[in-house]
Amino acid sequence: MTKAPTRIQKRNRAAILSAGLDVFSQYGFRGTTLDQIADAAGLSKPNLLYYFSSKEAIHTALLERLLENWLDPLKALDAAGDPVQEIMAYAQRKLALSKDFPRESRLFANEILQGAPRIEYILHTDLKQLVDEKTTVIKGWADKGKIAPVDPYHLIFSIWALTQHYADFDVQVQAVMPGSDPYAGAATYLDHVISRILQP
Amino acid sequence: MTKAPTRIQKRNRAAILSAGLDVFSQYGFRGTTLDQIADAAGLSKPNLLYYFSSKEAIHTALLERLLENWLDPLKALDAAGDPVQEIMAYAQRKLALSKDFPRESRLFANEILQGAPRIEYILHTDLKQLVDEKTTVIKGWADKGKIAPVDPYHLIFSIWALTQHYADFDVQVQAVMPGSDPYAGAATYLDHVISRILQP
DNA sequence: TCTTGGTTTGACCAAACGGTCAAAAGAACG
DNA sequence: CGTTCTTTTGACCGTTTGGTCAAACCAAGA
Repeated sequence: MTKAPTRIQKRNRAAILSAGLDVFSQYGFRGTTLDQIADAAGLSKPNLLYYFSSKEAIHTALLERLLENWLDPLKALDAAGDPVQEIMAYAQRKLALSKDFPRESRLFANEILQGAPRIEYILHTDLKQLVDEKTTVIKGWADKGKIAPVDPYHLIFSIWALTQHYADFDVQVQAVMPGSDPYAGAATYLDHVISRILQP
Repeated sequence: MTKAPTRIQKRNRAAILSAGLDVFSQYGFRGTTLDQIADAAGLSKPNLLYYFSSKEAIHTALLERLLENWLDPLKALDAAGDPVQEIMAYAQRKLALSKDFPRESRLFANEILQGAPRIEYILHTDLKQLVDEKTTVIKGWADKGKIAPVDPYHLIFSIWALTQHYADFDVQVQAVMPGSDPYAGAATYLDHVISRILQP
């Protein structure tokens, strides 16, 4: 049985995870140093290693925390709901995730770019199973003529791409549309795109 | 005046750039080591540094080579052409770039993810200018009623996102659709999406 | 207050890092 | 062949890296 964490443990663990998220999401696992994380967290390196046994442990903790909620928007897609509204709502949930958790999105993007060495098995199990289930639902809608006959896999890919782009490629978006908050326009555009794609 | 490179110089420079592209596109600049590149190129580390003066020099050479062609598909968008066909053709050119040069796409993605420290000025000058020019063209088409009244910036973002996704998130795509070539389906789906988005 | 257990740190280590250099080896050509 | 220029390499250097450890420090309850 594990003891309850002290208030100092709570504070420092949270600080380390936040600092680690900052650095890992920008430089990837190999490009990140413990000194960077320690600096960002306001701790010394040995102090940091008092709370997490290794660099790997911090990274793993972050990925696990991320994956807890990463698939939720798709899980909530309801086969019993209205097809177009369900898919549009899913896309909006995913966009909100990009807006509210851009660092997490970039951490995930970095992991995938590097070949997903630490989460590949999840892609092949949990993710694949979930996507297969929901594509079946979407294909059912298409077969019944409730939405246009689109490839459901590419439909899901396109929602991922469209939404994550605003978090992962933020620097580029900001360079092209300086000073504006792109998420408002993105939400409107996303609604337009999805409804156009799906109308039978 | 610079001398013409020998055949050995040509071979080894090409091998180094290809090896560097492999490694940089996967691990990013800071996550890449000279030993990794040297191994992948089949050269010793000092030998590698005989051809490029530093790690930075290899990375810069790769980025410069990439940027030479990266904006070409958008540049070719013709204001005098048929609106829908022009935009669809642009998207297909961009998709072909992802298919034929996935490593370059990931190198670019890595650079953007890391905050684009080496190419940010290009994003703010060349890229922004080009996008502003083409969004004006697209807005003109929309105002004349030749295409649906969509936000031209988000339209371009969506084309970038949709096409680059297949190269940058290849591991995830392969996990969800194992064994298949996603680009055939992607091309069809992309045509469907763009035509639906744009029809007035 | 004193004691106990949690917390922090400076000094340190071996390995990996980017990079240098002189010397050896090889190619090219008359 | 011999000469000249290019190419390759082993040994090396200073710095950075992930990680260790004993000792010092500090918070909190009895």
